[in-house]
Amino acid sequence: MDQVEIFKALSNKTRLQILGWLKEPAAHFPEQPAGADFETVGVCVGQIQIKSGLSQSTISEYLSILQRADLISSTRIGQWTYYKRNKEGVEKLSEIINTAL
Amino acid sequence: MDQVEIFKALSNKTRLQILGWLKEPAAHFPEQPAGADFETVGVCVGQIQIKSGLSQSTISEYLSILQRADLISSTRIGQWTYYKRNKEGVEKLSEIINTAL
DNA sequence: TTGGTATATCGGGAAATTCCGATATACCTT
DNA sequence: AAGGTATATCGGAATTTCCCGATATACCAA
Repeated sequence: MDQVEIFKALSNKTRLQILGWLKEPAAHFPEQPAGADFETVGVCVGQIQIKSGLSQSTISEYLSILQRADLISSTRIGQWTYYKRNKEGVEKLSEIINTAL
Repeated sequence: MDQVEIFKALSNKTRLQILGWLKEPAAHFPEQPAGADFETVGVCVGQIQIKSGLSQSTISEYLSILQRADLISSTRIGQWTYYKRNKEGVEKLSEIINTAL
């Protein structure tokens, strides 16, 4: 993953917020459908979209940008796609800052 | 300083490289004019411009973007402006990653 | 199979970014 | 004062990003 792409992914207010929300899902989202829980699968697209106030298509795209940057990961359960923070990806970013910058 | 602006500043290959170069100036640049040394004032615009391969105006603008994001600081000595890494700003970014994301 | 819900993808207008050359400003030297 | 060097600012063409509505796809339920 190109370092620049990681920073690009975070150079947008909404995408930065989403990653923040996904750090503490229970504090930012109601219960998830399909009995899914935050720890295992994360938060479904619809809840993130509602909270963001932007359109469904925009949020779907933003989530895939964050995923391409390895900052979040996704799981499909039935008709829902759940996204959650990717600990390893965020830690890798932290390392970049601490070693390269 | 807005968090998004910090990430925007780093969401460009050249600007990311510049900050990397300024972390270890002695490894990336020749001696500076006016007897200035890296530790105290940093590297002058011209040297950064040459190394980047981009135009003078572009690099001048990029440096001011990095400075607005508090990632570097500048000192004017005679006809030269020297830029250097701003430790505090980079540390603040590291904290943002570790606490908010 | 038909209809409903959740998400992804497509096409595009508006705004922002990239990067340039030209020009302005600041300072230094003679 | 005049000319030279270093940097900043301006104006703009090309590209990218932002964000939307429309549509496609996937799955589920009756």
